[in-house]
Amino acid sequence: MTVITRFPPSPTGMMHIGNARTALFNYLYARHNDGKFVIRIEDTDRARHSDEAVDVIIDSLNWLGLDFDNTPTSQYANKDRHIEVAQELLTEGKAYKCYCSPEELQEMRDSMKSEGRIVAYNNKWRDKNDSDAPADTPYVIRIKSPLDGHSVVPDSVQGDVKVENKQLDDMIILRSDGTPTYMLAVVVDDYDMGISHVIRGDDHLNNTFRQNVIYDAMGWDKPTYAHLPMILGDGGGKLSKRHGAVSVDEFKQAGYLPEAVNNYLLRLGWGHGDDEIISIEQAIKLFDFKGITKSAAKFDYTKLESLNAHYIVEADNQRLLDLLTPFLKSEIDVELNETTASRLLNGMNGIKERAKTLVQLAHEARLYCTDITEYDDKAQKQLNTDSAIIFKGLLENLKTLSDFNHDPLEALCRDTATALADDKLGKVMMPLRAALTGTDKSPALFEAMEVLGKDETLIRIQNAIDFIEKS
RNA sequence: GUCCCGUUCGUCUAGGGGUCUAGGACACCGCCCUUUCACGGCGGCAACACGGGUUCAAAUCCCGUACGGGACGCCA
Repeated sequence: MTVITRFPPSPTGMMHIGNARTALFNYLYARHNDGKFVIRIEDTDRARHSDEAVDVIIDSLNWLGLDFDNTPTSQYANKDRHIEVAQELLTEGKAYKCYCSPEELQEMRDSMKSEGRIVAYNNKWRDKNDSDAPADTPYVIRIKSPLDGHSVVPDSVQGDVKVENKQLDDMIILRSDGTPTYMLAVVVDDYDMGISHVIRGDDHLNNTFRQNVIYDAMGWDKPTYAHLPMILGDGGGKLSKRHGAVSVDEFKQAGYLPEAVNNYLLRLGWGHGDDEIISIEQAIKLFDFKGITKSAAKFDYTKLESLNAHYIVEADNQRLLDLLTPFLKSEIDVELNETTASRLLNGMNGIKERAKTLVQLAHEARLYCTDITEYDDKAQKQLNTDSAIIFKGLLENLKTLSDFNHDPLEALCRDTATALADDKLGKVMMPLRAALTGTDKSPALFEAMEVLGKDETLIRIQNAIDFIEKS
């Protein structure tokens, strides 16, 4: 049997990170088994549908690198097929017309709730004849659920889950306007598309029993189910904007790499021994239902960050440069030219291990792509008459240095320290850091000078001297 | 209210009766490295929700309690 998994997002205008994990797991399971991974847009609710909302989801999947094997289908487009199934069930007496109004149903639920009974439809129209039907009254079609006994859903994550059938009421499969409900549509589409494994959030676990009623009524084989535990916010409630990014696009905007997001999401609810750093390729090899955790997990942004830091260091420098471009614009208002781009590329190794996100990396990149003409408070403290003397000595020595590379630069700075700063290297380097970067924290300076080059280094030192003498 | 699911360090998790004085990762603390901040290295803190069973033996199996999450729509 070929494995076919699916990701069925409803077009809400964003891709929630929890849905991203569901998509990931479906993707991994399909790839692990040489199967197919398909996308189906759950747009039976027309009010919510929009093409832009669909694009957002596709963009997110693309960004994550979760490639799918079909042209995303619209559930709405299969409407006629869903209706056909509902009609078939009706003809066979497995479904029936219910003339209750929404108001009547609401009252029914309210009273049942206040009496502490099971909140369910009371089967009022289940056994009525057509002759009892009121004229000109809209009706819905409900499917007949078993009245007694119990049902079991064998779940690959949760194990066998059992429920008494009296908990299941006769759900609506066709609305009074003749359109199919989600419950009907998923089942029919999953069946028609040959979905072998339904992997979804465990908020759907209860729905599974109801959906199985349709499978049974149609005599269809059921898919294998795997219900994933939820992802929660740090308070234990729903993960919300209050905690930080929640949509895939927001994580992208916040400067996370897709491989970090995938790795984090994978480990959130799935484990393989002590493995922590797992590439998507390895994940495809390793992924199984056995490793899925049963309990809900709280989202930890700090751990994601640390993973992101790891993947930034691993990332190819040219790719980082490309990814960084929009962040340079938005964070420090810089557009690279040939000189600064090449400098940044050369300096990338030195700065990338200092950043946890692309946002931070943009700030780290600053010293390589802007002129340094302003100094922050910490830097200004380093720029005084004492350091001016050191700068002048440094300048003289640097001018004559022909081999402007790490080791000679270090030797030169150490000599300068011996001569002018009581052999304290820090007394040379801290002011130099202020001059070269405009602040008091930076990557290692010998490398930075090498990357900046002789001309730029000398200019920055001279600028610092000018600054001191002006003030 | 009814039903379903869950509960190991702060967080993510390893663990599927003895190898657990419970392992790893992130976070945190300390030390080292060091021109700053990071990185890195080393070390430390820190958990089996509770109560009953079953068993020679339970984090692991069973039951109950508590707590948390989820579902009870002509939403998906």
